[in-house]
Amino acid sequence: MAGPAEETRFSLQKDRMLKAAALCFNRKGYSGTSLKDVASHLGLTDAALYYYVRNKEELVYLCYLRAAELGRAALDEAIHGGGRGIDQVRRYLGLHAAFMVGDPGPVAIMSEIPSLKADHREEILSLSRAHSARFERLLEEGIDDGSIRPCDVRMTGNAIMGALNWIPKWYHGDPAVAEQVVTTFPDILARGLEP
Amino acid sequence: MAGPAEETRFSLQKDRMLKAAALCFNRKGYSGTSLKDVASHLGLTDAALYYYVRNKEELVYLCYLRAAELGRAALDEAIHGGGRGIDQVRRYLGLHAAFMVGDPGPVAIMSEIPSLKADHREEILSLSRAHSARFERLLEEGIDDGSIRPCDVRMTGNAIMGALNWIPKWYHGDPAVAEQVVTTFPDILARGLEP
DNA sequence: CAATTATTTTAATCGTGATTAAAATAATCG
DNA sequence: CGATTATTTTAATCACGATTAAAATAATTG
Repeated sequence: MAGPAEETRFSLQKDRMLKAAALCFNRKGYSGTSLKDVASHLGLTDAALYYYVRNKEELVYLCYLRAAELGRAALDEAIHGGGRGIDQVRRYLGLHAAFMVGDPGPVAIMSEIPSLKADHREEILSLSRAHSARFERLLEEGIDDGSIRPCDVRMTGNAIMGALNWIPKWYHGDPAVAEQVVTTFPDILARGLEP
Repeated sequence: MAGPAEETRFSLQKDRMLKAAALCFNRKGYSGTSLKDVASHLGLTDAALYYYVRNKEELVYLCYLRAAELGRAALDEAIHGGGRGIDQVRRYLGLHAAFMVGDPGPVAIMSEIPSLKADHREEILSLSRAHSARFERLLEEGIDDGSIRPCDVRMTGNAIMGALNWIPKWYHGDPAVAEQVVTTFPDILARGLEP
């Protein structure tokens, strides 16, 4: 689900490009990274990127789409596993933390929403809101089944998402640290939820 | 401690300028905001900013300095209040959350570290590391005095700082929400620390 | 008020980076 | 191999934003 749809050379290159772009955007922000930056990660020239993408804005847009897709998949999988609310939350936290430090690369670019075109921005914001809402619903389920202490689910969700989204700011690729993140984060974030 | 050193007209204007800049940087990132953006918040022309600051880089640098100062002051005050480790942590969380949504404006600009000049970058990173270290030490004190469950203080600190630093991404000035943040965040973040 | 200082604007310059079109190279297919 | 398609580069263009210097305006001080 995280990879390209078909294994054509084109889609593989485009996928590499998105990873490189996400990496750069995370490091220097949207306007801070030039297309030359991204291209040099691939051993290409800046103009070559236009073969894969209409313009720079589309590049961020696709990065966001990829991030949203990964987040959704993590939540899907966590929910699919069943169990009490708290169990599903824990599973989700582990999966989300895993892809933040994992192979797909640092995919969750730091909020560059204002850089998006109006329609793309609406789409991404809508996906983001939907994701938050699903997560909050999970918290509510946990509250209902008694596995989670009653709380302000909106604020709790904001706090947890913040902790996850901030990871790219201090994680710089050390695999030992990646391991640490995946093993400790779910517990650090979920323990406060229990009754 | 958060305001200008002297109440001269110059320093007051400069202070307004830093708030406006922090606001813009939070919204659109360093390279995404033009000096014209910042200036228009003050009813000025872009060139006027150069009367207060050497260049754009110095503007971010000062924003970071201000953020570091506020963070340090919050930690100072929290520690000064005494009590068990967990009590000091809770107090700090409240103070930090308060200035993130409070009068000083959204001061903690989102990591634009790479935009800084080498020497400024080193200084800010050093301040940031020192702050994290002090917070981790607080956690350790709590572990020692039994008020905090033993945990990976590095990862726990990262998670908590992430939740706090992410606030400007979803908080947009609604005073009711500000109230909510200040009252709920300390508990949301601290509850998971207790034994 | 006159003189001096503080602040802001106007009007350049200057480089950078996105974008495009045309040309060159690589890959594939008969 | 020759032809066609896919990919990348080279070489422009073009706008925008940082920066500066000189001129204008506002504030203050004697």
